Amino acid sequence: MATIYEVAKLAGVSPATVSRVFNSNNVSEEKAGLVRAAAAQLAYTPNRTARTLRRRHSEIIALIIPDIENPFFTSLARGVEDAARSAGFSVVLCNSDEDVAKEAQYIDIAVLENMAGIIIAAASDASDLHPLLSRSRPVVAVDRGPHGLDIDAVMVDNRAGGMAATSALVTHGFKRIGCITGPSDVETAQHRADGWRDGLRSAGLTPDEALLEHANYRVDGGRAAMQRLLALPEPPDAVFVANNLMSVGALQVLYDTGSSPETFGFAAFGDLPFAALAPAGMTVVHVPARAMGRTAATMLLDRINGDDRPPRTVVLRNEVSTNPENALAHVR
Amino acid sequence: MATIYEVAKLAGVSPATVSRVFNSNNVSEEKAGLVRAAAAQLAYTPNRTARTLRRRHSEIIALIIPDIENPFFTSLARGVEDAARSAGFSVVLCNSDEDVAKEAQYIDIAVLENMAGIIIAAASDASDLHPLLSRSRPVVAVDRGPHGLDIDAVMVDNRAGGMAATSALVTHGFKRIGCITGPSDVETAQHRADGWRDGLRSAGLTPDEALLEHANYRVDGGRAAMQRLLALPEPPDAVFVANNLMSVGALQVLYDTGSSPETFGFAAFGDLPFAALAPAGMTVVHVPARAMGRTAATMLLDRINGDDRPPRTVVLRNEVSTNPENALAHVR
DNA sequence: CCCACTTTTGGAATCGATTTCAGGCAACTA
DNA sequence: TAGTTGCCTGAAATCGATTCCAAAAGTGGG
Repeated sequence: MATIYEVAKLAGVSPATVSRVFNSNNVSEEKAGLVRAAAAQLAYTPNRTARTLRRRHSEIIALIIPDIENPFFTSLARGVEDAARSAGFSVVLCNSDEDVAKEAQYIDIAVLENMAGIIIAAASDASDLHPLLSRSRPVVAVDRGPHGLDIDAVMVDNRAGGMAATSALVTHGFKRIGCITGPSDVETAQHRADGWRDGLRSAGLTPDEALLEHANYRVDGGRAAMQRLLALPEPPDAVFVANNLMSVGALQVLYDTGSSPETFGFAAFGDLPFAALAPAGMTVVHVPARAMGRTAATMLLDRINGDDRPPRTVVLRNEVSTNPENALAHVR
Repeated sequence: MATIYEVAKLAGVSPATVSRVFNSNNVSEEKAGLVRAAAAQLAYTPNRTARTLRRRHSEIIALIIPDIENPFFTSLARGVEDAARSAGFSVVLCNSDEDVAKEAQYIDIAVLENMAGIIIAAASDASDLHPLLSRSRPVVAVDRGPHGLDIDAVMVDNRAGGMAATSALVTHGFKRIGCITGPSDVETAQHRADGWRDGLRSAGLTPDEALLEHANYRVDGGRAAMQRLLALPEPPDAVFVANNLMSVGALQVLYDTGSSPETFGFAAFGDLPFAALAPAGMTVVHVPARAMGRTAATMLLDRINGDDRPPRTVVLRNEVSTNPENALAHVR
């Protein structure tokens, strides 16, 4: 690896001039040409570590997500990558595994490695972002909000989505609608359940809290919760499931009992993984994961470039659709 | 952020001694105590960038995978993380998207950022690892082999797995067995197809190359290939699908036609995402993704710590199982 | 033609650690 | 007791860029 000194020597200029050629542009075209030729000849690339040490921040963005195995978050990651890469930044992905301690470690790493900024879908309400803020690293919260911290955020309207999904079930004639939502210390879980309550009330129904299950946002959690619901003395006739993976689990249970979304109302928040699996009769609140990632990255890059307007929260719209009843059911 | 100089001053020693306390241990217990106290008081953490600049490598491992949305690779990533974290290394995940150019960029970044080592599942036979080797960065190939390069590798026996899966179909009485494999420039795809041929031949059948489809290792590829197979004048009565995502697509098509793995033989290489979805009658070659990741990371860490034995290739065993015909089919 | 001003340029300091080198000191051998 | 050995320690060099500062060169106005 050639260094800036070797380039400088070959070009007959000082290292300072070489640096300026690659950064600011206060260099005469003549010397710049010499430098570029020398750099090309030596296949010079600036040492990023040295640059980071001096500049005090790298060209890397950390993206901390709670579950790498959830396709929602991997789509989101792709969105972040799209925007970051086209701005010359790289993205490193950190999987906090819904574990606040592991998350805290990754936050530390992001700070210690002088990463340019952090996009985070917080593991829980208890997530501690202060190490970032106290060192004034740019942060954008995504999917899950900034619990009272005054930082940028990109969200969907979880409450409205939950309500729309529930209303769709009401429209289809279901009366006793249950809800499987996420962990009670996760904001999106709370809001989606609120949306469920809204949807029922706006139809003149009373939410029955006995039909509300909290689970872990994963397939097994969805299975267990669905089993509990169906085992009730008076089971529901429909269910709103608050995320994609739990929907997969709940669907499995539903099929096990010989039922299907055509007879037992089923609405899901979030696209099912491998979308074509979504069965007939099922209502889905589509979440624009990739767009969320792109938006968050764009906001973060603005901050990195010195944008110091007051923090904003961007709420992206989510669309609701119901698969036609008479379509060929792929999962049949 | 406190620096090593501030700690040194507070402890009344030289910066060199502070450094030694945290690295080698040739320091008297007396001074070490002073240093540790001072460090604790100032909440000192070494600046990783400075350390990397001097040491010429960081404590970060790059993991480059071709498809972040494939649960196989995310499991593998978790395995890598398990091993790396317990050795004090962090893992950054890079998604090459099966694109050799994007992969090359990530390889460059890994080098430029002085990452400690790289674990890579190569995008294709054409992947170029020379930038790594020429700078003698430790590299471990995982899942997809080192195409003639003399480096460590962690693999499964793709050919044996393909053969076992095909043989299972033969055992179940299927005669005209097709194969959907991956891109023709991807090694695993070639070997799994070879296994299919082996399985047929060992049963006295002749592989019919017209029943061999190449697709892109993703859901849509599996759908398309399965459709082509079923549209043949003489379609197969069973199929061996060479990866998990294509299996999902192929299954969708199968169900669309009103068939199922109980009547149309179906064997898959790799566990289906959300395992409980695997339907009755289906044969699965289980791939130990997480163990592969752990193994690869362990080998890489050995290399980083100076292990210079000749490169090894570790082949992990994969198990084959067939879901009982009479089980409750979850996907029904 | 001279002075003030801007644009280029190079020297040297800086970022924050690690590591080499050599000196000081204590312990051990003969 | 003198000489050898080995352990601790600190001063200073080093990793490879960026950037401050001041000097040099160029520009334009009067």
